[in-house]
Amino acid sequence: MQLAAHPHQPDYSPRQNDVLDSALRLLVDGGEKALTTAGVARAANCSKESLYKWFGDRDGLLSAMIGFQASKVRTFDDTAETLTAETLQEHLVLFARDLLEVLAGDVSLALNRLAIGQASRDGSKLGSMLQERGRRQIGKRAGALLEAGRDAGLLVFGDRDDAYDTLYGLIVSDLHLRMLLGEDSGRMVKDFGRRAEKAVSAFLRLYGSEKSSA
Amino acid sequence: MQLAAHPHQPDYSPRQNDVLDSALRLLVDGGEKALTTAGVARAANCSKESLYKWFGDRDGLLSAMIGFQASKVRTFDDTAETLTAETLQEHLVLFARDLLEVLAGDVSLALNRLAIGQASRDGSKLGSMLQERGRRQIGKRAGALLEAGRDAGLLVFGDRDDAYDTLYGLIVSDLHLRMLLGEDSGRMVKDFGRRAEKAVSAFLRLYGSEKSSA
DNA sequence: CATTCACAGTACCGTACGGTACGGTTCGCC
DNA sequence: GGCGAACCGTACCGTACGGTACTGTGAATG
Repeated sequence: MQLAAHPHQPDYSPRQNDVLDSALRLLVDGGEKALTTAGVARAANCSKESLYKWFGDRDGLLSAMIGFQASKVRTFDDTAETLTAETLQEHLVLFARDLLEVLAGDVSLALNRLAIGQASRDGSKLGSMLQERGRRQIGKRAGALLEAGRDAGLLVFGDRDDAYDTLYGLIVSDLHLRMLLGEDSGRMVKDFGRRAEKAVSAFLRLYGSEKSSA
Repeated sequence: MQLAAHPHQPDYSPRQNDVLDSALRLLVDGGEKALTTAGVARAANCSKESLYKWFGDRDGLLSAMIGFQASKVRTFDDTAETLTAETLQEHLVLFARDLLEVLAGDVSLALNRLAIGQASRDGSKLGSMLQERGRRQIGKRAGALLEAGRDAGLLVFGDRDDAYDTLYGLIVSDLHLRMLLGEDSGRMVKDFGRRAEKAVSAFLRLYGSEKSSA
């Protein structure tokens, strides 16, 4: 696959990927406080010296973790299918559910917490990295879907980004933040389906053409 | 005013409030990392021993900071005015702008980052505190406004919380999270007005009665 | 077999932080 | 004036962490 990976994202050896995996697991069930260099080394059965050789310093390790995770989530599906009102709605609901499930994922929550914790420090770059590789990526899928809907005469909007912003807000609202703040996410996962349907329904009422409601 | 403060929120002496103020300022422009007990003591011209006597331990200090800040933002305006389509829209836009400006505030961002950073640890309570005193409080204002709109026949909705959730999502979308991740908030403050208007416009299209669009 | 390389394991160092203890000072009160 | 409470400033302690250096080991290479 490979597809000319982003130049700023160096690829790591399998061994190093294993280490990053261990570090992510450690972060997920221990929080940022548990993510010490010694802890990562112990969990991954490697030496601290190797960590520093491979990733430079702690921040380099964190960046590598984010890049690694993003590379695993790299989601794209080219739905070259011709859209009808029903299939558009189905695809939107599917997108909404996927989005909610990604946001509610253990690793996603842990990484977002990590990046937010580092956001106050200068530089840090972690926030923009998450932003770039996370939302931008999934936003492209939504953007393509929206434009396909417009091309099929099912959606009416001027600015694609505005429409996506609205869709995102209808789907997520402050759910993401509540989960980041520690609200039990397991309890609300069961409602994702209904939530996705309601959000898409509202979105279609706002941006659907009369043709789509026929 | 006083109005029987929450029993779990002890009131502090003026001196202690000053200390909390200094601590908040320190947190705002230094991030969580800068919020050390020694730093707070130095910034507030008090001794560490006093900090521990007053607030128990570091977590107690953090809780006190959140409670203190929430007590300052206690916003409620009883608009006992009779609503028309225009005044409802004005009030909603005003609410939206206020909400955006609160969320974009230095202190709000810093406290949310702090609570999110502590969310992975057990207990912690900071997240629920922020949630309770932050969103719940401002949500009551919105809820009252929505119900007043419904009573006036201008809004149509079944569940008030659902409607508020939609309104919140339309206003905020992922803006809050982006700011928490470090995206420059100053650049987008200027758009709050337009954003508020667009969100309220969409909300009224979804939940407004035909009477309100007349 | 000798050499080299990559790495684990561990000991170590400097520092920073949470929390405690203590001397000195101010202020109210009898 | 004498006394005690509150409190500041600072020194101190234990610990934990980021980062470095050193030793041992196994596997590849010649």
